[in-house]
Amino acid sequence: MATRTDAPTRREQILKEAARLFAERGFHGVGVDEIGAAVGISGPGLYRHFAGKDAMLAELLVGISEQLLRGGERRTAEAAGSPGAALDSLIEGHIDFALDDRPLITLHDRELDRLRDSDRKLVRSSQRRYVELWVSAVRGVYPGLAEAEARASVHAVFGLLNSTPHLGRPGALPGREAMAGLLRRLAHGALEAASKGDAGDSSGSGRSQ
Amino acid sequence: MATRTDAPTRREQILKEAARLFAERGFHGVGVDEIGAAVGISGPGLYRHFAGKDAMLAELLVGISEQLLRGGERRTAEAAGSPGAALDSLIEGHIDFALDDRPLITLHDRELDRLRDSDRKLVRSSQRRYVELWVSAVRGVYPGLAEAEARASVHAVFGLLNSTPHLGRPGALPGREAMAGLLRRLAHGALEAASKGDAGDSSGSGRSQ
DNA sequence: TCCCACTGTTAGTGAGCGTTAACGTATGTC
DNA sequence: GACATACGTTAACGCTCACTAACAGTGGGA
Repeated sequence: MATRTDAPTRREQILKEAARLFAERGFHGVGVDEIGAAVGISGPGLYRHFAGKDAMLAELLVGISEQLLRGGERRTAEAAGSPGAALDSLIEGHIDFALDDRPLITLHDRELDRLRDSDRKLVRSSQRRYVELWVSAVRGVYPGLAEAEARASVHAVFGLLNSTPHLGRPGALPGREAMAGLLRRLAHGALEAASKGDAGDSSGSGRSQ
Repeated sequence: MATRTDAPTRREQILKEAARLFAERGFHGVGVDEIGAAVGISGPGLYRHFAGKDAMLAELLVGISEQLLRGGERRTAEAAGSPGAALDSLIEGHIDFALDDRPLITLHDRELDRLRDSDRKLVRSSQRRYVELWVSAVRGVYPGLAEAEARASVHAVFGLLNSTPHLGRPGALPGREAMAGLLRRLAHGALEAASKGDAGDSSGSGRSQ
């Protein structure tokens, strides 16, 4: 992860602002003029850098999903042999992503179907492989968990970790480090609980009721 | 809960199909002609039943948020005096909602900003009160949890429970009752874990790392 | 100096789409 | 029978908006 010091190129500026705007008001809710205005040029000037509005979305979504997958692969490779460490690292990486790239998270599961078939297939493929990474890690730690339940649990934990964009003002919530710690506890607790009481007992899972 | 036996009115048919289409392709991604076709009439015939496309979305979102809030209020009232029972019942109700009304869930946090100011205020108000219901219940069961963390945890659990729409085909996942049980365990486990290790320890929360 | 690639501008075009207008028909009521 | 109401239809309007055309300034390399 080479930390870059050079100034962002125009393409990158555009992608960043487009991501923010798309996340705020949806793909169809944002006009090219607004995206242009956000980077100081106006409207059709964007077409010097991208083939069209669709191309920006495609590049964003493909980029996110591939980056997420590569990060996951790297982390599981580093933790090879220790399922616990792999799962911890996956959770850690996903928390970083959720806290640092809120707009991208939102886009990721909101505007996927706007893509051309080929791009959507690309994104879906990366997503699927990322999920499988998680499912393997989870089942490595909790071998008792059936595959379907592990997969559903992984999706649920994604929903849990990706919940930060829904917290309105970033004031009334814990600071970044506290938030990361809380999400870590929530995710571990959820998975731990999923692995218990797995024997078809679908009535009172917890305390009372 | 009066189970209705009479046929759904045309308005209700339209709302149901509109909800499904909006959830699938987004508010702007669906044309009025498609909505009309989905109920067997064509395009502008919808205007005999609704003032416009916006009005359909507004009625949907206001309806969902108010229904959710009323259900929560009823459940906490029924469980008055027992914080544990209240939280259990809230979780149960939200799971039912998530499993039975997937399209509405999706709409609920995706298309809110398309609404007129007055309607959006209505929805936001219901949402806020619903969250506060949960925060009170959570803090009743786990008094050690600070308010900001309880609120963040509640949002996270919403994300967890609302994750079912993201599961592609409804075939590769557990059946309805198994899924409900799994979500119950996940939610309880997450909140339980949030309440522990609350003393600013933001490093190793769980097992290894 | 000439050239050309790069990056931007404004004006215009064409398609999509929400909405309205004008009109037709069945049903129940006086 | 006359009439109002409810519920549809098709045709057309007008606005928004992505995209293109035509044009212009800037800067580096031969």
